Amino acid sequence: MNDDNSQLSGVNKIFPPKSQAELLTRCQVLVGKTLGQVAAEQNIFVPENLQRHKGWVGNLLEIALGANAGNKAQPDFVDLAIEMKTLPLNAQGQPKESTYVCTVSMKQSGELCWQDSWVKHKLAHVLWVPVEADVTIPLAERYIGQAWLWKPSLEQDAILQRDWEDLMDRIVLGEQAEITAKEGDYLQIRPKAANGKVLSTGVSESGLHEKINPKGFYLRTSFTKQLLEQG
DNA sequence: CTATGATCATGA
DNA sequence: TCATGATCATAG
Repeated sequence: MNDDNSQLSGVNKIFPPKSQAELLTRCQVLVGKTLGQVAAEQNIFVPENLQRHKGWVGNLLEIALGANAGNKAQPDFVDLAIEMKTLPLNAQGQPKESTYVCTVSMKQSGELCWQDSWVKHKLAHVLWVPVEADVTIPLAERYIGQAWLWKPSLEQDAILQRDWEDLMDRIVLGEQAEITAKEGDYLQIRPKAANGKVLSTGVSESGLHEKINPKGFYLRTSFTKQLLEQG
């Protein structure tokens, strides 16, 4: 997505994995490699830093693993119904940032329920790929860790559902503009836009449309830290 | 603008 | 110090 990588690589990768096992095998090959090595294999240019290339790592790994994604509103591995997410690690080997899940629905939510929600579907089956993200390590020298597949446990799903329902209730009440990132145990809602001037259509309590800053669902780092310890 | 991929940067 | 709020790039 970022950068002008006009060349496609020769190695494997353009092909999506045919099975879960094949996907994990590809992940295994990446373990212990640096981003620079993988980028070289794909003939992808490594930027100096991520300041203006925030999605670079995720994009690189999608290519390396053969995600048949593009920019579709689909799981990264469509046939396997698996979503890939990188997990940036700090110098202590713990998650450094929260994880973006999806945009908060800007529609009159009506009777949308958890089982049918975007968040539920996105998190149904996730391939987490830990990657060093300490800013003192040059981007090309950061190592890729052991990826693992995750499905929410009953307990995790219950808490995610509760968070989601609490937040959605407020959105239905027309309070989306008032929601802050402090709410939610596992899920939180934060701004998600190119900048603060971007506005989208929200709905107020009376059903009136109003322009608000777009927001998105994120998984707190405290939650992904648990996943890392369990995975 | 909304979707994809996230990290940056500042206030508390 | 670190979470919240803000921001960056690209495709359709």
